Amino acid sequence: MMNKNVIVITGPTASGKTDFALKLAEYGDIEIISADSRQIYRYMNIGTAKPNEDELSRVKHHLIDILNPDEEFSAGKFAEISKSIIYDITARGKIPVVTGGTGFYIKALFEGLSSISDIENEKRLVIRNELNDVLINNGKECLFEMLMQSDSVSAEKYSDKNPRRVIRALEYIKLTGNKFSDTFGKEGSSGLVPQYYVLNPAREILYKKINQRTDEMFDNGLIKEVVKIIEMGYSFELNSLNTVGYKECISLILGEITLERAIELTKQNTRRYAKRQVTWLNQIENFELIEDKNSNTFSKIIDNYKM
RNA sequence: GGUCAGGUAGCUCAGUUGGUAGAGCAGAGGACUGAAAAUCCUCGUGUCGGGGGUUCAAAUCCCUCUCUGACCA
Repeated sequence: MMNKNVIVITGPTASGKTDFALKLAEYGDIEIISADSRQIYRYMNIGTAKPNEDELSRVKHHLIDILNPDEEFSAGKFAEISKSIIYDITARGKIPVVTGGTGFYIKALFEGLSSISDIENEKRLVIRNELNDVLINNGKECLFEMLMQSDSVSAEKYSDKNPRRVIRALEYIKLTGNKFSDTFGKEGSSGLVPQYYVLNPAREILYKKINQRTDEMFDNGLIKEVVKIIEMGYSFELNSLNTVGYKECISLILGEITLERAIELTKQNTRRYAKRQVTWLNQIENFELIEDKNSNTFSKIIDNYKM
């Protein structure tokens, strides 16, 4: 019988997930699956706090540097790909460790998303653009009205009128002709059992670390990195570049804000991001909070996996 | 020393003819079913610079003190 356990290390940005996972590798034969929506992109290294080359070579990492900044990705793809990687790792007798702070990806992997037929990509983008136009011209109320009329059950669920989610539902309805709400409750289980380990430092300490790390990123050439990506021909409007640290540098490059302001904004937006990540932790049912990082902690995690 | 302009939420400021105060930003909390580092929702009591006076009632009018800025000496 194959082991279905998966070690998951999560927590807010700058909480020390990467270091923790690398340290864990000293106690067991692990491979890391990155659950990070930005580290999947090539060229985005400094601003995403991606592990460096040395760290990447020390332990086998998956789902880092797999896409160019103009390529689309999704939680669904993450769930699909990471699942098969995990089964493969396990089959080879190694220990899979999911590490990252993208809560939605982790949820999609273990709890599954509603199984829906594949949607044609091009057509979908056309519809999404149309709906985004509606949003710009008529506002989110209008989008919500549209959803209300075609699928009131979904509308009920999206009562905050979040345009992203309303658009997603409308997209599905337009493409398939079915109600989006019909897919609810049809999640496909991964069959994997997550063992959650959460790093969640005291807010004060975390914020201090964030501020410090942001200064380091700018010192280490974050602006240059962004300039380089733009010079490669990638539009600064890409979703991948709508990322903390990158968007602020783009504003700086466009002359909209000063360097000082860019740094300050990056710190502020990182703090807000960290807070949102902490909120994600609320919905993890069972997890162990990591407070001590001694050898006992690590060997216990490995032992738990093997049980 | 004199004149003027100011002193209201952590910050920038609103506050109509007197009826004990409200926006933006910051901050906090939350949501999340294929864009998620995204996107969205909720939350505003503070000696209205201090003291005194007028008034049923003062952030608002009067007096005084104090601080800041500009200008004049």
